[in-house]
Amino acid sequence: MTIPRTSTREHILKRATVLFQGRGYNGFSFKDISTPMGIRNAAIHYHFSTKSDLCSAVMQRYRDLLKSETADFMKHGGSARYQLEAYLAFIRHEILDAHCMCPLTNVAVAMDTLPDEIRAQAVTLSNELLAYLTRVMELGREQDEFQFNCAAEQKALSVKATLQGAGQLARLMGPQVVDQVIDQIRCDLGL
Amino acid sequence: MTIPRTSTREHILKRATVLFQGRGYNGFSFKDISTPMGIRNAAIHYHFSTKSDLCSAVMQRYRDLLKSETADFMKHGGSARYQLEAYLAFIRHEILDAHCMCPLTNVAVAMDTLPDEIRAQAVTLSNELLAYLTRVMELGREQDEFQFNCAAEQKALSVKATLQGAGQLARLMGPQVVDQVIDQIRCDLGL
DNA sequence: GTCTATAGAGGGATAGAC
DNA sequence: GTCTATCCCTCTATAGAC
Repeated sequence: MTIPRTSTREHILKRATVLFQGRGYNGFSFKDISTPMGIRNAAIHYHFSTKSDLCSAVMQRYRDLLKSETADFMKHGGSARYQLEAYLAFIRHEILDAHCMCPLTNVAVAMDTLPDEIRAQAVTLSNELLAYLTRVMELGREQDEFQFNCAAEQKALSVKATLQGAGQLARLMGPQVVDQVIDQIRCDLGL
Repeated sequence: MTIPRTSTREHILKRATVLFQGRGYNGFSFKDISTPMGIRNAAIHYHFSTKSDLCSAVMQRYRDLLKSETADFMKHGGSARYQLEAYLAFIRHEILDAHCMCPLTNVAVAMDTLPDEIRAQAVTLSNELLAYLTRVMELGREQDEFQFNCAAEQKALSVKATLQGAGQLARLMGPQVVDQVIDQIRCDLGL
């Protein structure tokens, strides 16, 4: 009946994820994690020595999640349309159900106030994200599923930027924003 | 030889604008304003009773700026293309020269941690911004300058979201992102 | 592995002198 | 209109008991 000792660590990480992606690095404190969990701040420091360490682990976790999700997407036949829709569904879920922003948003906003470690994670994540979307765009054009007349990198960048913005505007203008923006992305790809 | 007494207030407001739009509400303190100005925190409190008041004034200022800028844009002949380009140039300048985000980004990210006053200003600003862009899109379609087959509101929303995202990705991936994304916006309007 | 206790810094805000 | 001085709070982080 013993609870596995990774449980607390995982629980901390999950709450930190929601808080970091929901409010940004400077928008939450250890208390926001410890109090709801019924533990003390010192317990968090046992698992993660600093706030920077904790948030770095959150970023790493997001990168791992993205890696496994996109690998999953690619298993399903290789249709670019499928891979695009799967990614859009992932983002849509993050915004509407988890009320989370993409971590890139939170890092970019507070860039100048953050530890180097966090910034480095964000740069790596942005490269990984863009590399994935660029491949999807290339594939979509090769397969004549998507229509656009510019570099695939540029189209991928534009799609990612649009989704980042959707997460923000949804908080201010309401959840319907997300589906409208996603619909427009499809539209601009000739879908 | 007396310096007008609005000078300090204006100076505070200008620095607060850069800090708020550059780091977010939770990413700067009164010290970041007072120390470079060579004054004390108490002097700031004389002009703005709380941090919420100060940032609310920053939002109001941005709304006023936007109002006068867009009114200016409309004086120049009424071409939708001109009005779009003028707005894009304004945003481009904010991101690349002033290193500032649109205040909507900063509010959206820390939404749950902000005073009601700031949130209300952000909602109003988002409505004003979208109303302007929607008018430009409608005009552009009427004049056969822009091509898109969805509601003008949706296209405006998508353009705004894309620009919000561009500001973030530029910080992580470099300034060239802004021009690539802006180019893609034109492209997706058939320009 | 979690606790209590506390250090030590920094935050916003106020009172009262000048 | 700006200052000094101070209050009170919150924050991250550490030491040492259990």
